[in-house]
Amino acid sequence: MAKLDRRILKTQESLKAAVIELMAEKSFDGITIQDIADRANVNRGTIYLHYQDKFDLLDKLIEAHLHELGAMDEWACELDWNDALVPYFEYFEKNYLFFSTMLASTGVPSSFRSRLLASFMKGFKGEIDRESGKNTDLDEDIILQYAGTAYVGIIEWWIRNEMPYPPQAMAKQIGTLLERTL
Amino acid sequence: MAKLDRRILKTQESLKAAVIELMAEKSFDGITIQDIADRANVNRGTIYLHYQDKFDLLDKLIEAHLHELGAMDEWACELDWNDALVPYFEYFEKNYLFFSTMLASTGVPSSFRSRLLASFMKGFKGEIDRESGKNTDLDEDIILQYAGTAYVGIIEWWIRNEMPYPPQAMAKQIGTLLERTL
DNA sequence: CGGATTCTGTTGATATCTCAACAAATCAGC
DNA sequence: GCTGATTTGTTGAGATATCAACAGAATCCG
Repeated sequence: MAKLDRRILKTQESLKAAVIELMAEKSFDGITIQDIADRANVNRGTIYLHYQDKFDLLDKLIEAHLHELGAMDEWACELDWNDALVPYFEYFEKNYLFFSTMLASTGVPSSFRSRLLASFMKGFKGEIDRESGKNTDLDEDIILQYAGTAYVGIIEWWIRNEMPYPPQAMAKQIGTLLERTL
Repeated sequence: MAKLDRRILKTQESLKAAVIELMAEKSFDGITIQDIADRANVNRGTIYLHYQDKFDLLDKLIEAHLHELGAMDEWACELDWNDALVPYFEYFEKNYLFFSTMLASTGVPSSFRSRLLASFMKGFKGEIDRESGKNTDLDEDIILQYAGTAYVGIIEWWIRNEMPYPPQAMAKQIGTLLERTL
């Protein structure tokens, strides 16, 4: 990671936060570059120093979160199933507004849901039980699709219902269920 | 007011917020320039583009609040006593952390309390009743000191006790009491 | 006390951001 | 369709912030 100038990080952070906030308020179509600049307290021209347009900004925002989740995969795959998911649910909780917006908002181009699903399935790939023999009759495709949609679905439910259980409780139970599945 | 560059405003805002936060955590003596820079997410050198040192920063911070309160004086003195104080208590509430820190923190140079008192007394000066005759036997010094310390005292109490009444309720009651006094 | 460490204030070169202005593109209503 | 208004993307000059480095104070600790 090339160390980035502090100003770059700050502007990009403000811009990303601004987009999320605005998307929670109105449709993505209705959001103008000037809106984003105002909310982020940044000159309109500055946006073009970092992004092509608002679609690029949204795309990079999503990409960053998926990348972050991907990084957690490598770090967490060594843990027990009981603890492995805790950081994920904490991450979802911390970025509540982002996930709730992306999973709910209208006018979001490039379905976030499917990208999230693909990311999870990729992460599960290395976790399928090959030793006990319980999966000998099952195709990898099917297991991954099953677990992936279940995981995305449960996250969607958790976020939409305003996180009725704490991250730890979710992590533990989903950990149990995923372990059975994979 | 010369229109200031957006970057200046942002930097100064971060720095002021950083100082307040840090003072809520430890003594002013123990706070280093680097601490402030880190908390504000600003390069250490940048601080010196705006302030002499941390004392200057604290001083300007206090000055800005007193100036803001002073500006409200002129704007509010035309209102009825019932409504006149509402903006003040809303301001105290909004800047809760600042006032609570300044009134409580140790190691604060240049007593904030006395500057606040002086500011209030100045504001009361034009509000003393000269017509009804109820104050003919009273010296101005005494009235101002009495009302000023009462006002500062009640604010201190309100802030220290985590604002047990809403700003409107405070404004109304203190308005009544001040009107009797002045 | 003396050495080591941290903190301070300043510098110069550079990167980034701001601002105002512009023309082209898009949109809204008639 | 046309007209006016808004939005977009770009430009250039200037302002501000960054970063790394420095030397001198202040502070800590054995």
